[in-house]
Amino acid sequence: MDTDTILSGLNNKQLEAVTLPQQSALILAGAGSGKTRVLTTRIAWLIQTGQVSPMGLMAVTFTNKAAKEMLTRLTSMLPINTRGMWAGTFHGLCNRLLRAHYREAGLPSTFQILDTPDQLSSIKRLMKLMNVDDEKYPPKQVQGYINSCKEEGLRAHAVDAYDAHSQKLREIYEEYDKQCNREGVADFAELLLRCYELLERDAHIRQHYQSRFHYILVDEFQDTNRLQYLWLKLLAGTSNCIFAVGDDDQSIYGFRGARVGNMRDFESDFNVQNIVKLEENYRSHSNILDAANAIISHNKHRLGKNLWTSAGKGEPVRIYDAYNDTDEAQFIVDEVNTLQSEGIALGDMALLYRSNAQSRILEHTLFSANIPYRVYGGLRFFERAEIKHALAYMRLIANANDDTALLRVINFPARGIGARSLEQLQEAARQQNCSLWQAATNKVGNGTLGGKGIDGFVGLIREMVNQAYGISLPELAELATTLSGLKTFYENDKEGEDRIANLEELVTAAVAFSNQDFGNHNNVEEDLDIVTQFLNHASLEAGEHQADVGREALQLMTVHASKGLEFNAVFICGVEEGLFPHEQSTYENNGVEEERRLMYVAVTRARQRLYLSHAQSRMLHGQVRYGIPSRFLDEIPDALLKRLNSKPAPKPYATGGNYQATSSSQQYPFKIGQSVRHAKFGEGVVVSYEGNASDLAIKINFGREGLKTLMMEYAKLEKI
DNA sequence: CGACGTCCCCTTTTT
DNA sequence: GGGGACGTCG
Repeated sequence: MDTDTILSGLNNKQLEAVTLPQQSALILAGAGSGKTRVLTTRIAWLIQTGQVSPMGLMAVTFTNKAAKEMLTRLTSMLPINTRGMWAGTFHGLCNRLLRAHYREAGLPSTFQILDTPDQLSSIKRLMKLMNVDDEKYPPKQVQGYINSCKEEGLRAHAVDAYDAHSQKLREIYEEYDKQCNREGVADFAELLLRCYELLERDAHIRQHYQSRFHYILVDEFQDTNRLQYLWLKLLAGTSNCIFAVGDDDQSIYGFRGARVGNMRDFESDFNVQNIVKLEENYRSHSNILDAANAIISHNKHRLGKNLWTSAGKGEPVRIYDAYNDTDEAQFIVDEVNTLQSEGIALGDMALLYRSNAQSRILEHTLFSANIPYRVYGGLRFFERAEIKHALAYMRLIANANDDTALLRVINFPARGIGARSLEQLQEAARQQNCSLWQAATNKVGNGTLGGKGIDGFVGLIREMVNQAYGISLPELAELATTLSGLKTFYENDKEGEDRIANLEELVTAAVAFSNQDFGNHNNVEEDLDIVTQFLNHASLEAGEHQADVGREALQLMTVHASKGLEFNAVFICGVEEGLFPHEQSTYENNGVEEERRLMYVAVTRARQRLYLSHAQSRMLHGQVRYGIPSRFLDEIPDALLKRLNSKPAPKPYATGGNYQATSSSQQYPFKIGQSVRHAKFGEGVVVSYEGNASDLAIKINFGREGLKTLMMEYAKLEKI
């Protein structure tokens, strides 16, 4: 394509962004405003006009999917080979850089990547070794602590710790890093931090990359954390420019360290002259867009932006007030059927929810109604237990000192190595300050301690290493699944059919991986064996969420998972106080603002039809909970709405469940679940009673006012 | 040593 | 309601 063709069809703002001069810029790109298009066209334009070569720029995204999408679009515009280009995720690029300079980074050439569950088990193992009370220090929290420290760019020695508790945490962090180094593994955050430290420490390497990447383009900038920002800043140096695309209103990852504040910092740190706002939306009808704008306008901390569209008003936003969660699900089923008969494809409809726990009842109802659906966000291919087992064998063949891998499979399939033998092994390793594998092999030599099973395991791994010599990657995968006994184990398991199929799929994946022209992961600087590459690929790119793609099916996912997608019709369910906004969020700083952005993301997924539903009661954690409609619903102007059941027929509160059946509700003034009004707290729902008749207290969920316990005598409640 | 039962806790998620 | 962790029994 020539330059004109590349730029054709862009609106003025998009064009302005794409053709900005060589200086750092911030593009505020609203939902559906053509963000990805601008980013890719910018790259194409820079290359086409000869301002930069494909090798002289770096493009960073958060997900592999986004990276792939970008490259696909790029190749459709320019006849260039994208292989070898530095385009990928933060983690992928850091990994690549670390592989190229593993010595300078202080890593073994075959270093493995620890994924989240692996990291957790590594931490648990360490804490046991250190004799840390896991009641006082829940491993999950320790993991969170370590990761957030790393994401702030802080090593253990640099972390503040004032009291005994935080000092202990810091100590665990320090020991954990030592353990990782000993085992030659790096967790996700470590890839970034290690890379950052390398660039900071080694002027030679830093200058090499600084003089190479004159243009750095960053997608979803609002999701960057502190460390990622520092990393970008380091690479940019004093003369390179960063083209940052993002939307502060769609920042929904604060809980994992994303700092929207990076956008403001970027503005001043990089002396940004141009903030281009892309506000024309090409996705939704205006009723939907106006609803989204109205909601988000309630947030205080915004850079400011208002989406508009030249599409018509379209349908009103529909609100359904369900009696309970089953009713809500049934309503959706009915509506989906109607929409389908009106010609909307099932695959073009999405069912969004705030938390995964909500999906069960929806799935159940859809299943009963024979509506095909697909749930996103379950276990992914490389995260499945059987696959991780097989990979662990492969990892051991590559590097037997990988304790995490060893522990995963030393007794799986069971070979008679119990807790006692394991304890002895770990003790031996601790004493000799060596890996478990080394301890195990030493033990085989001197015949100490009852290690019959361990001997067998050592023999097995050695045999595998023997047979692995000189074979191809698929053959190695095959070896890891058969010789290990995994396949036999699952063959004898009555529910092992799927697992066997997955193991076979792993071999297929290995074939596909070795056939690809290994471009994506390597370049001249790297000379990695394909096994390491494959294992990397498995950790960094865990694979598609679900297998049966292509089948026409209703799309189910959390609101988080829906970011970046769009559908003709969208159902957002569970729009209740406590659920959306989530209860937990109201305790956090600016938590509700993030929830509101989440709602904004959800609403802007819809092109033509939008449904918001809430239920008066639902099962949550095995208990019936009562909720009132979300405050976000009140934030949408009535003119945009159509209430499908303006006053829901008050159904008998005892149907379906047996709750309250035993308590003598007779003596209570209001039924559980009754909506009431209080002079000060406003509208609420009766949750329960406490105390006895003479001294009765009533517990009411007032939504945004929270849960209140009031003395019946003084409460002055009014039925609604 | 391993299978089975019981208790506890519970957002959101990518790499 | 359901998964993970732990404890007991065979």
